[in-house]
Amino acid sequence: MNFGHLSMSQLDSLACKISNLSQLRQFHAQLIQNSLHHHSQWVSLLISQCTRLRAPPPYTRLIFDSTPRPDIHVFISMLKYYSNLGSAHFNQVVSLYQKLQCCDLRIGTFVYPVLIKSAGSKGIEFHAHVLKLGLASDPYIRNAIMGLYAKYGPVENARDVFAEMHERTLADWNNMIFGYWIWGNKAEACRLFDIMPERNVVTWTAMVTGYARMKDLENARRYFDEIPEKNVVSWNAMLSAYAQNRFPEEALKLFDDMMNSRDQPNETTWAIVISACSSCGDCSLADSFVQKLNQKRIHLSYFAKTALLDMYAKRGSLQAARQVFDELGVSRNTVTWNAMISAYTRVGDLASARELFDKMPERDVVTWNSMISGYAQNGQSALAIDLFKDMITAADDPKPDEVTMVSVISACGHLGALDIGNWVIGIVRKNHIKLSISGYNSLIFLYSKCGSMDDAKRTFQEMTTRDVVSYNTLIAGFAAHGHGMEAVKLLSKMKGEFVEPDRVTYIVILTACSHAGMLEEGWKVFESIKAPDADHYACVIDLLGRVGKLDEAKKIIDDMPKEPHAGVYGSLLNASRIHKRIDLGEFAASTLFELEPHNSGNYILLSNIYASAGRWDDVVRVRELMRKVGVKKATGWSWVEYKGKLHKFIVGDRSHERSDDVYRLLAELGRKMRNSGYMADKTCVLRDVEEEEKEEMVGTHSEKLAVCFALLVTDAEAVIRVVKNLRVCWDCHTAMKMISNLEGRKIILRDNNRFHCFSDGICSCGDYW
DNA sequence: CTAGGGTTAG
Repeated sequence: MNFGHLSMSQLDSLACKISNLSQLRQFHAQLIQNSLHHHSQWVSLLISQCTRLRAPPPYTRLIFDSTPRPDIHVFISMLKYYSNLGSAHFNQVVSLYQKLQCCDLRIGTFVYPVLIKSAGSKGIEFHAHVLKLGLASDPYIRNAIMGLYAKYGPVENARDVFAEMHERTLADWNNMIFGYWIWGNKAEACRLFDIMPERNVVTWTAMVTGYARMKDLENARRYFDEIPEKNVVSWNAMLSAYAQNRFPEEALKLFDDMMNSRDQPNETTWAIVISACSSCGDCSLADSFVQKLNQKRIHLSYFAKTALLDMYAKRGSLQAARQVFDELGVSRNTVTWNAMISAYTRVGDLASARELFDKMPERDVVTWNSMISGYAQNGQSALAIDLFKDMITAADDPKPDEVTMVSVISACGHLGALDIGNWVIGIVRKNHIKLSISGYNSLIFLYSKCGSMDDAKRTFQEMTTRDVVSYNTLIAGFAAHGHGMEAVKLLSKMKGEFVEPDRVTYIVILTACSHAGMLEEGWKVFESIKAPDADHYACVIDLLGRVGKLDEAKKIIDDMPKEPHAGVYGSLLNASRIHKRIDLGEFAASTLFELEPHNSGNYILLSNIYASAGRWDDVVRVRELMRKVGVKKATGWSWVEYKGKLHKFIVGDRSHERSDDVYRLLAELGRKMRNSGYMADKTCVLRDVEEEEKEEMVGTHSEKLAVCFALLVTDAEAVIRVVKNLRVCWDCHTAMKMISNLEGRKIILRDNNRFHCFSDGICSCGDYW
C-alpha cells in the first residue's frame, strides 16, 4: 500500500477502519515510509486510534515521542489516551503538561478538563493549579473536578461543587450518583436518582453497579431489568456484578440471555466471561468458550487475553499462559506482566518470575507486591525483605501500599526479625498506610513469631473487627509458647463473637493442647470437630503420643475413616521416639518410608529410637538404607538479628566474617562442657555431615554457631534470640542448656515448631526431658 | 463495564 497519492480524507477513513493493533502498526509504518509522521494531524489521528484500540502505553508514548514538533491536538489526543486508560499515569501526564508549557503553544481552557481527567486519582493535584490560574469557575473545568472528587473522594467536595453549579449536565448528575455509590452512600445516590430531571442508560447502569458494589444483587437485577434501553455496558455491568460476587453460574446464565438479545458482546464482555469461568473452576466450560471464540474468529482484546492468561495460570497450564503472554507481544501492559509474574510465583518458579520482573518496562505497586509476596510465600523471606528495601530506595518506583506491608511484615515474622519488623512498622506509620484486618493479622503474626506475646495480644485487642485468621494467628502464637489455656480460652471467645472456627483453628488449638500436655481439653476439642481431616488426626495422635498413650493412638489410626497421611504416622513415630516404643516406631517408620522415601527426618527418628535402646546394628542398617535410597540429613539455617541485619549460619559454612572467632569460642565452650562432665550422648547419631567438625563439641549445629556469634557481639545483659528453620534436635537442645548455664545468659531459640527459653541450664519447653 | 498483588496451621 502506498499512501503517497491518497488524499487526507481518504487516509482518515482508512485509519478509522483499523480494527486491531497489527493493522495499526502497519498503518504507522506506512506513515513513516511516506514521511507523514512529522505532521501533527496524522500523529493525532494515530493516537486517537491507539485510544480506540486501547494500545499499550509504551507503544503510544513512542508514537508521541517520535513527533518532532507536536501541536496542541497531539497533546490533547495523548492526554485523552491516558484518561481512557482508567488507571493513573500521573507522572506521564505531568511530564506531558510540562512539555506542553515549554512548547510555547497557546493553551486554551479546554485543555484543563482533559488534563484533570487524564491524571486519574492524582488529577485532584491539578485543582490547586487551576485555582491559581483563576480558571476554577470555568464550567467544563468544574465538571471535571466534580467528577474527580466523586470518583476519588472526598465525596463531600464533589457534593459542594455539584451544589454550586449553575448548569448541570446529565453527566454531572450521573457522576454524582456514581460518586455516592463509590463512597457507600446508597441513600443519597437513590435520592438523586429519584429527583433528577432526566435519566439515560448510564444513570440506570450506575444504579446497577452501585447495588452490585453493596453486594445487593437483587436490587441490582431489579434496576437492570427496568432499564428501558439496555446497551452492552449495562449487560456487562450486570455480568460483572454476578462474577465479582462469586455467582459465576448466574453470570454465565445471563450471558446466554445476552446472546439472545439484540446486544452483542464486546471485548469487555469476553473479559468478564473468561474470568467468570476461571473463578468457576470449570476448565471445560472455559475451554469450550475459547474454542467457540476461535471458531468465530472473534478478536480478543488484550484485556480479555490477560484474563485468559490468568485463567490458564490459575488452572496450572503454565505453558498455555506463557503462550498468551508471548502472543500479546507489544500489546502487553503492566497487568499482563504482573499476571505472568504471579503465574510463575504461584508454582514456585521464582527465577522465571524475577527474570520478567527485571525485564519489565514499567513496574507498578502490584508488580512489586507480586514479586515480594512471591518470595515470601516460597520461603524466601530474606529476599522478600531485600526486594522491599529496593522498592523504597528506588526513586521512580511506586510507594508501598498495605498489600506490600502485609507481605513484608509476615516475612519479618517468619524470620523472627523484630528489629527489621519495627523498622517496617515505622514505614507504615510514616506513609500513613491504613491497615485492614489482614494488616493487623500480619502484625499479630510478627509479634507472636518474635516472642512478644504481649504486643501480639495488644494488637489483637486493638482490632475493632477480627476474622478467623486473627484468632488462628494468635492461637498459633500461644501454641508455640506452650500457653495451652489461653489458646482454649480464645476458642470459646471466638465462638462468643460469632467467628466460625475453621480447620486451621482446630489444628492450632490441638497443637497448643499438645504442647501444653492438655490431653483432656485437647480430646474434647477433637471430639467437637464436625468433619476432622487427616491433619486433625495427626494433631490428636501427637497429643496422645506425647503423654504416652501410644496404643490408644495406634488404635485411632487403625479406625480412621479417612486414609491416614504421612503427618499421622509422623506423629506416631515421634511419640515412639519420646517413649522409646521400638515396635510402634518400626511400624510408623516402615509406612513412612513408603509414603515419603526422601524425607530424611523419618530415618533419623528411627535410628535414634534404635540408638536409645543400644541396638547399634539397627542404627547402622538405617544409615545404610539412607545411603541406598540416596537421602541426606537435612541441614538447617540459624540466624540472629544484629544491628538491623540477619547473620545466617549453617553447618560447615565459614563464610561469615566473624567465623574464625565463632569457631574459637565454640572450641572453648566445648572444652568447658567436657570439663564440667558433659558427654556427647550416643542417641544423636548420623552426624556424617558434621564430620569435618569432629574436633569441636558435639557436632557444630547452626544454632550453636549463631549463639556463639551473639555471645561475641552482644553485651552480657542482652537476651540472645536465635531462629532456626528446622526443628532443634535433642543434643543441641542439651548444648543450649549448658551454654546458658556456663555463660549465664538467657537464650531464646525459636525453631520451626516452638519457642525454647533457656536460662540457668533449664528450658521452658516440656519437649525434651 | 473489564485483567494483575496480601495474613494463619503441621
